Amino acid sequence: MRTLISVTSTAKAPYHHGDLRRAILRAALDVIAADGPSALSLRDLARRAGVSHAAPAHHFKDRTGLLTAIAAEGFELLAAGIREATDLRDAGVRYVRFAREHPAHFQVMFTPELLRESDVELTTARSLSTAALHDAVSTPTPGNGNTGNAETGNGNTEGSGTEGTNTDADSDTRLARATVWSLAHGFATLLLSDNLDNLLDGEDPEEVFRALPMMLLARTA
Amino acid sequence: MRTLISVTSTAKAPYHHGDLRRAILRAALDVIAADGPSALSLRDLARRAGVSHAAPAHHFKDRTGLLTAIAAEGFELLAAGIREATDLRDAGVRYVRFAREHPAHFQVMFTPELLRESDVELTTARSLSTAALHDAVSTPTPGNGNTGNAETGNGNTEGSGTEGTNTDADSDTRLARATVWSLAHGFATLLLSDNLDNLLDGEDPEEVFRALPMMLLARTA
DNA sequence: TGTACATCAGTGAACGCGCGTTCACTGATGTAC
DNA sequence: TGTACATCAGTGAACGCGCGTTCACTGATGTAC
Repeated sequence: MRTLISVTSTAKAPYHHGDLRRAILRAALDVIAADGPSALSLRDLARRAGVSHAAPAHHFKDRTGLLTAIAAEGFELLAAGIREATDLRDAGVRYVRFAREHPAHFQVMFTPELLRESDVELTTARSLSTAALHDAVSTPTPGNGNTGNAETGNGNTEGSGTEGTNTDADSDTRLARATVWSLAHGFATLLLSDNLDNLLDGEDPEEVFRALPMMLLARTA
Repeated sequence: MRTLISVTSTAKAPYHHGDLRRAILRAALDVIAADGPSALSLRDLARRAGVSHAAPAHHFKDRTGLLTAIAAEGFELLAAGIREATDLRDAGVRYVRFAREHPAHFQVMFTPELLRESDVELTTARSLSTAALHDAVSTPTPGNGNTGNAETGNGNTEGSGTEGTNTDADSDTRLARATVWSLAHGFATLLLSDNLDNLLDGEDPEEVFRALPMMLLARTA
């Protein structure tokens, strides 16, 4: 609980910012959304937050640390979104929605060379997303006689060192996952880079995505 | 016809490089494929080509010029690949193949903030690709009673200033285009960023892509 | 209620670096006659 | 076959810039007693 009452009449900036970490993150997201991650510099962010240039390093060790934090946050947001999906198609819709609402996060999340892959927060957040996609694939599609092979609750099967023969994920399930992920990811990426403008013709992207022939997915029982 | 015979026994570098433009391009593609476009610097490329640091500017005005040239070359290669497709699914396969064979091109082509969008070579090459995709969608799928609404030979309909009501591209065709493009683009992107490793399970990516349930596309008559 | 002290957040000067860009230049090549 | 000249390709020195990182520091806050 900080009091924000300034003592002097000329409202001088207080020594402590109050919420510098979030302010820097916000500024970073602005910059990235506008000009891409390569336009990002810690000094610039410090300037935008009205703070000395060395301050950001206090919260995020370095540039890579900042970008890694953004990616981790992004995967958490994405996982939360997918978790709320009612079925696989809806998961795709939410994937696209996430990309539109958090374009900077989205961009950073899938640009590995910007990230500290060893970061624990990043890897756990990412496997959260992976698990959410897993579960979405296993969720029965309404109006479709899907039995659903419930592998829920076993979120982190992938990436573990156990040499995998993939006994728990048969070919169909893998194909379904790859299909919906590719479709949603491609749509989102092309959308953000303005490449779908001509195909959308002014319509709501989310609606168009929903209309993409995804009925084939019901096929993957 | 340059003679490459060096006069002295110590093979000293000739004053003229011979094919500096291509040497720089090649070096640039190496760097981008390894560390992304943000790792690119003209001085570094000059070093790699064994040439003074100011030489690259002679061939590509500046960094943006170089990246724009790469993107343009990429769109030409992509268009050529898609042109050879036998049907729509094959167009998708070739799209993915292109991304695998030319990862650096692919990456640069779809990162607008790196490019000089006003560049004529870029825009014409891009519309070449767009036209190729157009035609692929219109091509009848073998074993499918598709009549095909031949709009071939009219490559550059999109992007022209005429306010479009899209009379020549009905809803189904647009959806088909968006679907195959999104699917191929997403698959390629995720593939290049190593995100499909767990789903591929060592299989040939192109074969897996071919196996993705694309039969729905036959639906778009 | 007051004092002492530890901890935290932000400062500002300094460093060294690699970069893009400019510019007058020079070496090499090709062409006209 | 030879000469003159234009053009092209690459050089190397110089410039100014913004960056990341380090470091001793100081202002503010919170806690123990």
